[in-house]
Amino acid sequence: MTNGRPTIRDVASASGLSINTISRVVNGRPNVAPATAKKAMDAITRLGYRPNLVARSLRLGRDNTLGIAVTSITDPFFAEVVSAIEETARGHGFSAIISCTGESDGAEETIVSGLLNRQVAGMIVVPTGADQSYLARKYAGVPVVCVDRPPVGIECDTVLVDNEGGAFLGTNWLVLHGHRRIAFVGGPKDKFTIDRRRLGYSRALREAGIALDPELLADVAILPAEVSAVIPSLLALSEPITAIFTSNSKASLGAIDALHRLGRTDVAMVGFDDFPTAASLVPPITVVSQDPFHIGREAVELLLHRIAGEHETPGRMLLPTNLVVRGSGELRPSQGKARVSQTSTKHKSDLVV
Amino acid sequence: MTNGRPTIRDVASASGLSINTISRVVNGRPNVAPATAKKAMDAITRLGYRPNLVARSLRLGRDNTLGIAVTSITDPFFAEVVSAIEETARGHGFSAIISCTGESDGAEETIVSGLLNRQVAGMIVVPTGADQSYLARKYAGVPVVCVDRPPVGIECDTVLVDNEGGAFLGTNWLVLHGHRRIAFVGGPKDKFTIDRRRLGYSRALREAGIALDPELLADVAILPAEVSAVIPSLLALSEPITAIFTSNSKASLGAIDALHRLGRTDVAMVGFDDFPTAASLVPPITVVSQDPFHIGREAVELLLHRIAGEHETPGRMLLPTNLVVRGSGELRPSQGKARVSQTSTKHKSDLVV
DNA sequence: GTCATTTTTGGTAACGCTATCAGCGCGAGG
DNA sequence: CCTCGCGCTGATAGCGTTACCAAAAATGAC
Repeated sequence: MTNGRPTIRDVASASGLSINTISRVVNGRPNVAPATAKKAMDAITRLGYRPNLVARSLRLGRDNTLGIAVTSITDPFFAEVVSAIEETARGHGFSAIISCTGESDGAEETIVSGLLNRQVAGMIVVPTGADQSYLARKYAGVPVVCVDRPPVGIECDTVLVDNEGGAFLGTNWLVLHGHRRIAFVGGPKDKFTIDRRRLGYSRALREAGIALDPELLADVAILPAEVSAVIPSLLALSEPITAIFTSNSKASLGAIDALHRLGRTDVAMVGFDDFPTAASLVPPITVVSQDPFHIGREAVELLLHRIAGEHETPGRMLLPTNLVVRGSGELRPSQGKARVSQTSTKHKSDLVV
Repeated sequence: MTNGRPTIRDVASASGLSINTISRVVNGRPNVAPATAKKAMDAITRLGYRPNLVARSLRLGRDNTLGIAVTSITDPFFAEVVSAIEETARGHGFSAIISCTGESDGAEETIVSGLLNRQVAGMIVVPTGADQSYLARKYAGVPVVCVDRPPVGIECDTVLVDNEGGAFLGTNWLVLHGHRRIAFVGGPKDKFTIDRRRLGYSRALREAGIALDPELLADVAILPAEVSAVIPSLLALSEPITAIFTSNSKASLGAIDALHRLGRTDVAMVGFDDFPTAASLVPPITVVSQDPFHIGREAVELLLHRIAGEHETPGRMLLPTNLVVRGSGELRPSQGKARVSQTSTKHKSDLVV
């Protein structure tokens, strides 16, 4: 017995049945006489027996546990994704072991390997390293689903968001409101998603016949504070910006902070990714929102299909984005530093386009 | 072999050594001749052997995994706590299995039991149910540490925040700035922490010689939207409030939203719990901040000590809070609805008291 | 060179569970 | 009456690992 807990053997001798019969009852197998089943159940409840899942996993050679390797659980976006994964997995009788890889290259392989040593049934990975081919090399057979970014060096099911389309949507929204000097702000931290978003931004400008001005691409920053530092110079250009498109929520926070310090409520802004206080800011922030819950759920469904042994060719799922109209994206370009009094306009409930 | 992965036996026969020697090398045990160790290592790397942690757990009767049962990982506070737990645990060679219990009573026991069936070495629990005595009844021997709220019905190490002291600090800060009509806003969702915070609020008023007015206790709300709905009536009292103390971050968001809709930037406010955009709001929000990372780290340290078999009497750890001065808490009471132009004051970096 | 002691190595038995197969009882068909 | 088949139950062999003990080899003291 481990921890003084009763084992299946204890239940067997307590009930006068064999361990085999107990196992059958516990697992709800057929071909057990009702009277026997009752005797077994009685002993089980009397002793408080609970099957040792580790032993079961060893015997079966698989564990109904999913390994989750995510960059950071502190990021509200990933927190939501992980929450959806955990909930969906639990609904299917699976547990989730979660590890955070951070954004640095090195940690990913170590952490994912550690999870695979636990005999997880499958993995959901947010790729951070430059190369995921180690998965195929070392752990062929364990299904993997990638999320948020596509893997490099292997083929596997991948759940992505339509970054390009979302960024187009947001940037185009600013264009439609008369802006022609629109900055693209946000760090290259996560190469893939930011690249796609930059592409959407560029396409929106191109389709509007606006020349791409490299001066307006402020993709140097990682932390909100760094983003903050970039905004003043964009506003001080000879032809200053009148609108900002931020490529992720950290960049949004940085930009908002900078505008706030400068006392500028007249600069239009659309951000990629929603965040909690977006509606309460002055002006309320219009965003392109992803649906992290949806992402997590889809990732688990795909993974469970693989675990069940379905052998389609790996596919990519592209989830749509929504424009959440709140105010900051609908400001018209203004000359000079006129301060728009947004403070007293009651904001209506969010309008989703 | 599981998944076609090599086992310790494969390594043994490949190297011409016994499985026993391989095990010793893998676990870094002494009394292995250098030449033998090298032979073993060679075979290990050549075959890509990695020990099956499930088998190891079964053999050892324990698993270096910690079970984490938390209400919601989406809450930024708990996200930070969980992140700290995971990181600290990993630093000690432990993994974390995370499950979310939600705030409903029923789920906790089911979920915690599920984790304990996995033979976790210990549990970190945010108690949500009315009673945790099932832990002692069914799982004596598995160490448990409670976090954020104390358990009911059992004795175990518990990591709490000084809710009473923090609320006193925040409320007193408002008192010091001349307020006498201070609302206490925030739901009774989490009974324990809110109760303690209400106590701190009451003490601050009492020590200032201000009578407690039940009309100013708006502890009916759970969601930000519900909080929002309460604020207008507090401002419409015959003797209206001039300041708000919010008892958690959800309440803060609700209050901020309400004030924003009303266009009131003259109402002082201090919130319990920090949140990302607090510094960018108008006015920036002064908060009493907890240190969730610290909480998570302490919880793991305590748990690992228990797992290591130290048998002190269970204790309670009370972590301090900080007042983060940003602007909203330093507004003086104003008569009527004068609108204070905070918009253009550059905010200095946060001042922590 | 011999004996006692230490270091190094190997065989085997579990850990708790499930799968496989064999055995038992009982009614039906030859 | 014997046999076959079927429903039910039990004994046993592992899953991959480590702990325990014994055997073998090396070392040291005399």
